[in-house]
Amino acid sequence: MYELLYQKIGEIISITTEEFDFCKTLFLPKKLRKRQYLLQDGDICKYTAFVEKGILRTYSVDEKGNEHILQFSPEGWWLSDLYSFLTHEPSLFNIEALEDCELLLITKPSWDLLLEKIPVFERYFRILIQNNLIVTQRRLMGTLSETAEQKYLKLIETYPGCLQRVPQHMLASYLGITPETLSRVRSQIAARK
Amino acid sequence: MYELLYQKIGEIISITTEEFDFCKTLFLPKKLRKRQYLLQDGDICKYTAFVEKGILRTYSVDEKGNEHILQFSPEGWWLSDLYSFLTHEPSLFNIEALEDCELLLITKPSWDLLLEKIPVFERYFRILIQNNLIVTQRRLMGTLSETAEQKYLKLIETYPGCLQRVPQHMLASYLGITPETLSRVRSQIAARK
DNA sequence: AAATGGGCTTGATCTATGTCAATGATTTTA
DNA sequence: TAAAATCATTGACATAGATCAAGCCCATTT
Repeated sequence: MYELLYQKIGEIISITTEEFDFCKTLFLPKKLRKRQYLLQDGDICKYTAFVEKGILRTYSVDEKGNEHILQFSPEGWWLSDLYSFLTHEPSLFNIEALEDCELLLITKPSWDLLLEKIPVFERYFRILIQNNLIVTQRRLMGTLSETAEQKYLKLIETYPGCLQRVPQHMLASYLGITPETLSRVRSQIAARK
Repeated sequence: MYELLYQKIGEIISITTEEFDFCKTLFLPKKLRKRQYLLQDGDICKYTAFVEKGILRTYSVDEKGNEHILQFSPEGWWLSDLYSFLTHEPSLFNIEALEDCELLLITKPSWDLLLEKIPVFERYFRILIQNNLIVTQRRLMGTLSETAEQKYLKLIETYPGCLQRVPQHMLASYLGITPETLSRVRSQIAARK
């Protein structure tokens, strides 16, 4: 159950098997069925999750009822509403399983304990968050300058895996365009080949 | 010269004066005149900077020649192209002083040394980057769902200080709209009051 | 004081994308 | 297997914001 977690941690830092044994005690395994929520808008994000299996989406809903996807989180990724998790303020996001999922959950107190007992995890999370920031900044700059078609082409280049697992209208709401526009963009690309 | 840095670090972690004395030796003071570049697109970002005085902007230029501003960095903030700094790949960004600035620069080797000698800095930078990620994620979600007017209103609410120091067309390119649109948005808001 | 130039505003268009609506196709549920 | 959702596509039309262009204001330089 913890193999993937162990592997992912080992890609970035070195810890002993004793340390990892302690680490394991801090996590709560959890299964989610497809369409089940890990977090709902208005609730406080009590857990940060490591995805062992499946894929989830984090999204918000605007006043007009449109959904906007912040990220997809397939197996091997960490997942949380960082702001709500850290501050205990109600979250603006929903986190929903797009497939049956297996997660490892950690609460804020356990997370704090982990950082305290095994300080090298400060480094681990610093690097994870750093990488996330770099990707998010790039995406932001892309939304400021690119056309719908450029965004889509960049997406399929960057995350070819997502395309098979995620319905098209969710890709659209990740890109910040409507499903209709995405459909038209795709048919234009196809027509040119 | 190092007062602000000391104060800012102390807001997040505790370090001894000896530790801070060591820390100081790793920084290189640097003054920039208004319009001078700290980093140009295509160069490798050799420094992370702490801003003691002044304000800078980080921006990129797209194929059509339009500028898109990633962030403004006033005094008390850290500043870098994280990706280029970490990987030594050429940067896609320009960093330009918008006023005469006083900076403290640290190279990658010195930064690594700092983290190694005073590991609590892992925590410090983790928290900084974490806060940056939270803000960037919110801004991204905003760009996906908000109108030009909503974005502008949120900006003046969130960063009232920037408005006085930064020319309006740069606020527009931060928001991802044209200067003309921002001008019209402002006149509409004014007309309603 | 004149000249230069950057920055802001305003007007007239243009365009990419959104909105609304209908039609099949495909998957899920009963 | 039928019924019901869900999803992708396509067409007609609407609109927010971009683009192009002109003029004005204010600061800096000559």
